[in-house]
Amino acid sequence: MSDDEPEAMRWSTENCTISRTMEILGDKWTFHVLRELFVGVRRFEDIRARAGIPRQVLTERLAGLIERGLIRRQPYRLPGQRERYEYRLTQAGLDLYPVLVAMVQWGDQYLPLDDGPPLEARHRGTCNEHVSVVLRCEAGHEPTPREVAFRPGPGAQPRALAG
Amino acid sequence: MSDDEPEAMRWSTENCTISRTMEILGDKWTFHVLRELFVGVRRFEDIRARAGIPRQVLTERLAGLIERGLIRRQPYRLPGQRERYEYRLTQAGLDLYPVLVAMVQWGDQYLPLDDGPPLEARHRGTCNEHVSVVLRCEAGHEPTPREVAFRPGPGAQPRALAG
DNA sequence: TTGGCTGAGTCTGTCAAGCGGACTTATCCT
DNA sequence: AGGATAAGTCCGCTTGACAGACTCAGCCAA
Repeated sequence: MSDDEPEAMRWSTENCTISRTMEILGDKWTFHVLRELFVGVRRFEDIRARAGIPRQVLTERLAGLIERGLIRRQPYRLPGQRERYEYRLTQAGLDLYPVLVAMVQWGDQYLPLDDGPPLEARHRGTCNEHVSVVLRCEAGHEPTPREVAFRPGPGAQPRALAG
Repeated sequence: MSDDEPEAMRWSTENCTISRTMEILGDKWTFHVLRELFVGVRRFEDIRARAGIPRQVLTERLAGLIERGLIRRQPYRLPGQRERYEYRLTQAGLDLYPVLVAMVQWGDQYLPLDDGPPLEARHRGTCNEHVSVVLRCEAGHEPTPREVAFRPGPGAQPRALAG
């Protein structure tokens, strides 16, 4: 192989963080479920109806998210009704906020609607300003996407098969 | 319906930015492809081999990403070989950096490996420091996930069906 | 000039997953 | 007792993923 092949070709994708994260997040229904939880919709029927998920798929996705620790199942009881369950984000789930905000930010830029964004992230409480994500390096710079590069880290494994 | 139902239930998900973004990004293979492009792997065979994607699926995903404007197909020619094509991120694709960085950041925190992260985002050039994403509001605060809320924006549509 | 190599696909059959719609269960209210 | 409702389970059809074989185009070596 010639020398101009990208450095990344020498590293395994086996343990890649993006892959492992996608094992959890990696399908559209999971993201739909997370969106509902992030906007405060927590009950099975409400999630199903709003997101348009087949019930069976919703059941399966909720179970997966619980198993991975992103959400928990919690009993609730409306006055005069029997106990039921709702789903809530754990800290691990909440910490996906930057991912969701980054996606909304990208979508608002590249798939804009005439009427403006249908969903906005805001700083709760008195501030109430619009929240976005920014890239920042440890030296305090805020690089543009072109100034950022993914590199193999300490946990990178060489690839088994020759390139 | 009782009054404690979340505000979000009154709004449609039809035009939701997350949904529309997930129409493009929303499956694991698409993310695998993007990862390869972000780390600099650009050729069909290289992407296929590293990401372990079935060829047909790769063909289909690349076509989709081109159609959506996230990548472009560009000819290249190695010395003594015929012209072939490689795939490169457009500006729209590059602007997904915050999404990918946010995912890596989450994965490194919640799915850590013994040896440390296999992939790191760094500020290119002389700086070379580690890059992360932060949430920031327009007043300059950097809220924690719990201090952020998604709210209906100007483009929010009321829901067609009653609650 | 023929034959082989390689990158970038296409084709084919199998099998798992998604899907809509009907059905179930448990508890509350009237 | 009868009806309502949230949260599922069950069923059959269809779509998509998948592995593996095949194709095609241009370059190289003999």
